[in-house]
Amino acid sequence: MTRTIPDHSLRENPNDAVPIAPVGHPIPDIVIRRLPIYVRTLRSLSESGVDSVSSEELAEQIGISAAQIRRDLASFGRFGRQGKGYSTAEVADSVAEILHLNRGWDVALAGFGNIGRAVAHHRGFPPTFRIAAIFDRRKEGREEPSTGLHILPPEAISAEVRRLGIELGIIAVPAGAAQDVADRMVEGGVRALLNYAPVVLRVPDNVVVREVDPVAALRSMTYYLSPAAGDGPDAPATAGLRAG
Amino acid sequence: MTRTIPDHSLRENPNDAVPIAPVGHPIPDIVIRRLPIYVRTLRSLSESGVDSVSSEELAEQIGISAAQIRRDLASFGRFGRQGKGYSTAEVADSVAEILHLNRGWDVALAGFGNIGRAVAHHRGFPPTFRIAAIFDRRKEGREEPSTGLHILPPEAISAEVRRLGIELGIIAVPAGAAQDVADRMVEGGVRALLNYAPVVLRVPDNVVVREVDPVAALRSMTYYLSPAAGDGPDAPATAGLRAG
DNA sequence: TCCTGTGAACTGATTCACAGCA
DNA sequence: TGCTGTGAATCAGTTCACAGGA
Repeated sequence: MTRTIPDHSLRENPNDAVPIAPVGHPIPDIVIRRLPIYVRTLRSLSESGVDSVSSEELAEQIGISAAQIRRDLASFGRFGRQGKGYSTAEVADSVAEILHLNRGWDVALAGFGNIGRAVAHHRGFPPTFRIAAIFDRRKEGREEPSTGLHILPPEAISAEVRRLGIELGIIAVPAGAAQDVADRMVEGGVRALLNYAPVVLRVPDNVVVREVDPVAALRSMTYYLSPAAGDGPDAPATAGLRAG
Repeated sequence: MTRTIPDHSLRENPNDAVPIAPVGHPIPDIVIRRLPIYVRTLRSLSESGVDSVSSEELAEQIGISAAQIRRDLASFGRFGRQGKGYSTAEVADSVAEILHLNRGWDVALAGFGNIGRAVAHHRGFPPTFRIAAIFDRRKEGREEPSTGLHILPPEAISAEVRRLGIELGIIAVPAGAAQDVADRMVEGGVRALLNYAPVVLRVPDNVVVREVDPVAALRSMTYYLSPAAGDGPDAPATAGLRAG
């Protein structure tokens, strides 16, 4: 019944992660993942008083090629003005709308340890995202000070999430509890999960998952660093270096 | 002098992120990013008493195709035994060694707000990663309780990082301060950055950056959800839906 | 017989290069 | 003239399919 949809950006063709079969040809997930960067950058430019940018200037700023930016944006319509560029404010708004960011989103948070608390107090979530329910086995019954939310036990996830009509969940529980919590959220109607736990979640095809895994990120970067402490810079192992 | 190396998994060909030109043909960064998942999964299997797995079983568990796993591992040598599979413990160790995880890594942390504190107290970092220096403009002079580290001002980053020989940095400062902090770390010799700030950092070619951006992840997932609050499930916009 | 390692085929994303609009 | 939008070419990563070792 459940099939793995790993994301953690490991697949080259993350179209698997596209949960709903859309009409027409679907936009690849990799493009969708770039859209928030466009919104953020265009808004920032707009707020700095820059009204218009060329794909070239934007590329310079974001570190993506100009052609790719043009293609990404063009896949949703004609946003640019030839000879002129893109209107920062207008395109930011349009892309935000494509991402359904022109409405508020209630979010369910499971896990209120170090990570969960940092998430709950994160300044970057509002106004679009609002923690509307918190679950934690060990802190059950307590109250989250700033919001006054009562912390509920994991058993309550499914019903509470359904009651509130929540579609977005954040998993910040230990690895061993993550799959259970994910199942409960999905059962309650959640269709998108942000996963901080270091496990690959198995969810139905119509649920999207994104992994946030700083430890894995660190562990992959050390590949490019010195093999031994005190060593100077050194090239990493390649195909020429046989490990067997 | 500095060129943008965005990562945040936005590029299809993140070879740009490979900082050091290796001999032989280089392993694509996307493969490197999968290696920690192999290590984690194989270790977990090994600890559960499973001594051997086929690529098929591993694939089932990780949600990646068996062929891809075989190819990834084979690019570093012959790890498998034909007719038998892979030895969980042995391959976990070998891959960990390829990633240079068979040594400890000192890490510099910039920013001691919500995120920085959560990072400092994160259980998943040790024993491989150890926060060895903390910087924060506003908490300068204070002491981090659990480690006893004195919090230093950003101006001290470059010298302190160099003094300690630190190659890994974590940026958990507000967006506006991130680039300055990144520059100071790089100046001090840091060659890999984990960036929690919502900005694309500009770093020299020989520095790797990985982005951790939960807000961007949420903002991209809402694409697949209901356009308006209270709406039922709905297909996302496609090429057929012209936004212009 | 089982399962790895790997050429070859394929799929999908990025870049090139330019027609065409303002 | 400047810059978008987009076919065509290119490049990279994934999957197929199978030879061959244990």
